[in-house]
Amino acid sequence: MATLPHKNGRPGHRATIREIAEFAGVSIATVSRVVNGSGYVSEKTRTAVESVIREHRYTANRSARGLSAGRTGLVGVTLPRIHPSYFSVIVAGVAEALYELDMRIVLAPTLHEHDREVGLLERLMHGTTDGGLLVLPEESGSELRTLMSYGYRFVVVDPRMRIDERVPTVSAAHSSGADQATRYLLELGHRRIAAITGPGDMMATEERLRGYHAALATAGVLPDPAIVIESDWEVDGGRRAGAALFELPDPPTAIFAFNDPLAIGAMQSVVARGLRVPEDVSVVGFDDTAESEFVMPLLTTVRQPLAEMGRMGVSLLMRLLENRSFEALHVELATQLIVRASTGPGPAR
Amino acid sequence: MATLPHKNGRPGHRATIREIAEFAGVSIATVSRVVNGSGYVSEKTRTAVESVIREHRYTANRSARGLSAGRTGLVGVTLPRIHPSYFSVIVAGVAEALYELDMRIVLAPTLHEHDREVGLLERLMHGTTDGGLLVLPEESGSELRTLMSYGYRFVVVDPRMRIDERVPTVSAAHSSGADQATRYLLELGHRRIAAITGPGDMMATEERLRGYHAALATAGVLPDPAIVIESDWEVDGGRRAGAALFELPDPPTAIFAFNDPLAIGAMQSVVARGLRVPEDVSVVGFDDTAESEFVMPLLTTVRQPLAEMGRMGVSLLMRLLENRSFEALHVELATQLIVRASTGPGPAR
DNA sequence: ATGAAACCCGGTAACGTTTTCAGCAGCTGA
DNA sequence: TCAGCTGCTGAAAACGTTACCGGGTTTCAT
Repeated sequence: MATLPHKNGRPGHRATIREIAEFAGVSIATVSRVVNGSGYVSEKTRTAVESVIREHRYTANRSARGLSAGRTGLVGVTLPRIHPSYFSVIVAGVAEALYELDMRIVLAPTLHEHDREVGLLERLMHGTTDGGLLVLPEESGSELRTLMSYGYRFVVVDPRMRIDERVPTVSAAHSSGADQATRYLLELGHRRIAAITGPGDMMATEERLRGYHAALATAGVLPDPAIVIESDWEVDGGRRAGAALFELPDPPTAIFAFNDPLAIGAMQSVVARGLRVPEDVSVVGFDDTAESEFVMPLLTTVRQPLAEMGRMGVSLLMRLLENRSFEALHVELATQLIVRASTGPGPAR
Repeated sequence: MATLPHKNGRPGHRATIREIAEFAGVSIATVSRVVNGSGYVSEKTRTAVESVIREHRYTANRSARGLSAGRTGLVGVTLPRIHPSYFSVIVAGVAEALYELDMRIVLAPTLHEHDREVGLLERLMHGTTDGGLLVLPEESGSELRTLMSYGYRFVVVDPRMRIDERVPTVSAAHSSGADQATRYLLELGHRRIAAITGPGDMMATEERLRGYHAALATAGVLPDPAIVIESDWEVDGGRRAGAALFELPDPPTAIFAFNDPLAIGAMQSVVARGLRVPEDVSVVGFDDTAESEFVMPLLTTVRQPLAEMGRMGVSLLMRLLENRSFEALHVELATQLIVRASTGPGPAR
């Protein structure tokens, strides 16, 4: 087979639909139908074309398809950062779900910078991607609404704030998870249960706080604002918060940290103080990322189905892309307490 | 401005180059020139066109550009999995470097499946991406060579095996890092230093082993195969290896694990046995991923410049894409021992 | 036997760019 | 005066695909 001359003279030349058509002795339209499994095509020509396709290892040029059909097979994913397991597990779920659909994921980390996110989204919208998954987006509700009005299809995974009813979201059952965790500590006999929260303006913080308070209330325990410390989701924040808690005249016997890194930090500061986990202090985290298996004792934590959230995000997006259903879609996935070794009985009364 | 009818009747319509041209009273060729900063265009028309572009928030449709110019502004990244920090940090580096070039990253996790990787690569090659970054590729050297012969531009980051001279690679100084780590343990007075390695067929294992042996040799310590255990890079493998080491009649006083999860697993098994780190046993890891700051005591480890490796991969790829320089490019980035708290003096002699 | 419906397939107009080519105006130097 | 620049611009041909349209064949019930 002669290698046809290529625009930029590259050595290896990849087959085009036209060549496949020629080899198979059919029109390009038929090849297209075979490739996309659309329209009528007889069994005989289908297998014939398919064999030529296999032989020449043909795959459709995605740029051309994108241009012609308006769909690129790419989904944009914006997220604050890639590295924390929290995000990478979500992305893994997204990638897996998209793979099954033979679509790809275009990654766009925003580094928590609002401007970067806006710029990125603008580029992603315009011809690059079919739709977007916005993980913990920085954008305000009104910005998201204008994005919608431009006709961009996207779903928000783990919304930072409470946002417009009309944008589809998938989130976790924050308050129920927090309720479970707190309730469990109460059952163990703890009464003085501290909380180390994330930033106060985030929905996750708000909701988990609500679950925490609810559990305390049903157990008839008065919440003490002195042992609720706001932090920043990072290990070091957990260390500082933990240290602060044990400066108190009346320190807690249990700590409920609102994510795993915070819990790990708190555990570290407890240990640094010469106390033992769980004998002296119980610690519970939130997320159940890989970190929780790295620490000793293994961390009791509330599992968020992160990969599943990614998958679900994809599935909502597909519904949006296909059915153009404009009904608001909201999914909240259940959370579950995973009991490991960082929790034990409260003080004898 | 009337919204032009759109093929699939989407509400929001994004401006095309034709509309921009019309509004600016020039031809589309001129707009293209302005956008790409190529060819001649007078200062006057340039500013005029630019203002129209800003006003309509125009960005070029990437599919169209990809089709016409043969470059898509997308770089494919294949990697085994996203989740382990090891990979996500590399990806973060890649993403950052590409962002600066206004390019995007198409993520393709292979889940260690060779077939999946081949299929993914085939799709990525053909019209989707301008080039690829293959992180720890599953493919054999000969497969990579045929990929090259197809004219696909790619660079391998952290090669799994020793591969063809002609494919550009970026890797870390494995053996020198291992040498540093082992030497440090020797200086602390340890003589019986175990190694927990990765799979034996990987270059990283091989090279690190070489550094380990070299350091032992220069200190005049005879290596003991009984305390070199092959494992799988995972925490649990580290646990098992650690446990096995202390079943030995003559257990080691120090453990050099070939990555951080292994080191963490080993630490856990040491602690589970009632021994203390670093008082009874010293532990050193490799990688310096976030995990090393999650454990107590904080892990002494060899830092690999992972994000930098990602960045460097991008920079090599760009050279490939622009200069079409076919000289083989190989970069090895330095590693550095980070001393934290998991290492202490060896036994008094 | 026949009309309708289902099935099969090819021609071709988009899709939105980039890039080549040609052309025009104005200037320069002989 | 004119040939040859330089600077600028527009027309038009790709790029590879999809989807519509329409012209053929079958199949099938009546």
